[in-house]
Parts: sequence; C-alpha cells; structure tokens
Amino acid sequence: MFFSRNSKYTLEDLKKTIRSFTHVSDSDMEFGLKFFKKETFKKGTFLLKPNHYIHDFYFVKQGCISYYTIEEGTTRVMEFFTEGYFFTDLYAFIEQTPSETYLEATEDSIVYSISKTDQQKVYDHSHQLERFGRLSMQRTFVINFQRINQLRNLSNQERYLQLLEKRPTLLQRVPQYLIASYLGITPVGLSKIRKRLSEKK
Amino acid sequence: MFFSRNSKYTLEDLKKTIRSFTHVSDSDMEFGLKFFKKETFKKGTFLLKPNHYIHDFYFVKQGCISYYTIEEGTTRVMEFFTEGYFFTDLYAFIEQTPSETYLEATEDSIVYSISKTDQQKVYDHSHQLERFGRLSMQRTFVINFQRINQLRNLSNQERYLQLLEKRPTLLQRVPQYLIASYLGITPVGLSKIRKRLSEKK
DNA sequence: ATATCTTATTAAACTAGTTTAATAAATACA
DNA sequence: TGTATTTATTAAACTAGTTTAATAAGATAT
Repeated sequence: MFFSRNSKYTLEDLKKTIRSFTHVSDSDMEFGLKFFKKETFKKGTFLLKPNHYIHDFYFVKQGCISYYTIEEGTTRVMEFFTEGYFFTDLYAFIEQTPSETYLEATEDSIVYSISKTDQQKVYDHSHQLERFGRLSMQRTFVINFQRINQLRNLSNQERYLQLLEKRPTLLQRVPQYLIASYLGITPVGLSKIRKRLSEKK
Repeated sequence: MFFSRNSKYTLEDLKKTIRSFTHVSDSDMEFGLKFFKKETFKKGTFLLKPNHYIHDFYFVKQGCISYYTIEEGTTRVMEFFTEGYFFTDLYAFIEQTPSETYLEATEDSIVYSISKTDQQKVYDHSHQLERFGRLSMQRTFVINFQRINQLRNLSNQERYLQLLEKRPTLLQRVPQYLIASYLGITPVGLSKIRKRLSEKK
C-alpha cells in the first residue's frame, strides 16, 4: 500500500558502491543485481511503521529516509539515510520480529530494495557477495564505533559542529528539531548552541 | 615481547561460539581453528599500544581486556572485552594503520588469536566461515547500535543501572574510574550517581 | 604493622544542558 | 495573498553533570 514498484533500471551507482568494497565478477554481480527492485517514496510516506515486519534491505539512490522511534510521545531519530547508504531496520530484519521503528521518506526518495529471502539466495550463490556483505557490515561497524566515541567524548556543541562538517547539507534537508533529536538533545538546547556559536564568530 | 605463545588446546568454547552463528562443517571448522593460537597475558600487560600495528584478531577465553585511548592525559575506555567476546582494534586492523589505542589485560587473561593473513586464508577457503564473519559483524553492529541509542536517550544514571544489570560482574572486576570512563562520565560524577541511588533505596 | 600509593567519596563553585511557556519566524495551503 | 500551522528562538527556573581540591578508605609492599 505504501509504494509503487518498477524494475529494470541501470543500478550503476549500486554496482559501483558494491565494488568499492571488494571485487565482484560480472556474472556474480549480474546474479545479485537482478533481485533488486527500484521503489520510489513520496515525502511523508513510510517504508516501515511499528508492529510491522520488514522484509527488505535497501540502498538509497536519492533522497532521505529518516529512521526513528517514538517513545512516550518523543521522536528519537537514530539515523538519516541519504544517497549511497545501505539500510534497513536491521534488528527487526535479522530477527524477523515486528519493528518498533519508523522508516519515513523525509524527502521524495528513490531506493533499491532486495528481500531477505533473495538476499539469502545471493549470499548462498556468491562467496564474493557474501564477502561484500561482511565488509559492508564491517564498515558500518567502524562508523558506529566512531559515533559511540563521539557521543561519549564530545560535548553536544562539538557533535553539532562535527555533523555540520561531515554532512553539511543535512541541515538544509532536515528540520532542525530532527537534527536535535539525532544529536540526542532538545530543540531548545540546539538553538542555544547555535546562538552561542553565532555570538562567538 | 609482550606475550608467550603456545597452541594445541581444545578451542571448544571458540568452536561453540562460531557455531552459535551459523552452521560450519567439521572440515571447514578444523581448517579454520588450526590457525588460532592460544596466548596468555598477565594482568597489566599490553596486547597493543599506540603507534603499533595490530595483526591479530582475538577471542577471549578468560579474563578481561580493556580497550582504551589516552587523550590529553585522559583515559577513555571504549570497551571491556570479557569471556566470549571477539575483538581487535578493528579500525587499525582493517586499514592496517598504526593504532591509536591500548589493549591492556586488566586481569590475567587467556585469548585465542588469528593473524589477518590467516583470517583471510580462512575466509578464502570457506564460504561458511566467511558467513560467520558477516554474521558476527552483524551481531556487533546490533550491539553497538543499541549502545548508541542508550548513549543518546538514557541519562548517565540510567546507563549505569543498565550496565549493572547487563554485566553485573564488571564492577567487581574493573576499577570504578574505568567504569566511569566507559560510561562517558567523570569518577566524581559516577560517585554522585551511586550516592543518589543508595539514598533512594 | 606501617607507610605509601591508588582509588573513592565529598564539598563547593560552576556550566551546559533541561523543562515549560511565550513569542517570533518560516512554511504551507485554501 | 492572507491565515493557519509548523518550526525556531528566547527567557526563566531548574538539574545533572563538571572541575578542583581535600579527605577518606582500600590495597600493596617493605
């Protein structure tokens, strides 16, 4: 109900991203890519809502998918998936449990998707692509690990500045109160930080 | 210089842990395990210090390895690796760059190690073990992700209580100022939290 | 056992955040 | 275009942490 499907697109960017991790032969690549479907999501539509199962693994071709929970009325943004990101609600995807999260297109978005079953077929068929799977997990691990250390070691202001530096367009693309949530602070807190910074300059 | 080596041990616990992730045939398992070496580290000795390369991937059989940096004189503990943990300084290991971290045995410890080269051999030889590699990365991903959300969403007091619950023995095994560092607070801060909690009861 | 060194607690002053509420600015839409 | 709604800022009172420094308690070694 959420989306419309249509396939047969170039997938060049996806192919390129996969090969940035490890060598994959043309035949294995072809085998893998044929399972991907192109999907488009209008701004404000959902790829996933709580209490639903998630069957697909995604790659962002264009747009922005916000990954968040709502607990006691408070939105908590865990990630903004933009161009080139692989994503899913990994916990629910792995365990095949009902999700507790939202995946919302906060911009008009185009993604490629592959079902868990098909992904398993791909990994069974291709050692090279299983390796890609391992390495992309490893990459994500490193990124998350750096994020953990940032959260523990940097002040909110420092984290805001790092975000500005690393993902400069995000603040133009996403409302500020969601950025605040992503940083783990209140909108008021972020506003204060911005004021403090603008006064310093 | 840091350690002494000797091999031929049962490795039963390592085998069991690997098989908790995915099926691995006896022959693949045998092939993989023969690369692991048993190493022992006395309390206070180092598996890794800054500006050294790390060549090995580890599994903790017994003991506790603290993974930390020292920045501007401040120790920042990133993880305590205890029984059943796989670990290495992943960033330096992957990129083969000089490490910026310490891996210190904060208890007398026994670990199994495999070199990066040998690990690559194992992955090249066995699709099943490559899958184990992917799945164990995935597991670590989920754990780290939960940790990120805890850091963003919970108060220091709540995180301390969660740590007490999830790893209750850790506080007996590790000095409190390292626990504080792991939680991202000062020893004084942790002491205050403990006082507040003991008064509440 | 005593002295030494490390670790933990406490106190006091301070700071960067919080909450709640009001206001201002920006955006959407009818 | 004007009005309604959403988003961002500001203010005020508060809170959970910080830093520095002193003290107490615990562990180690001679």
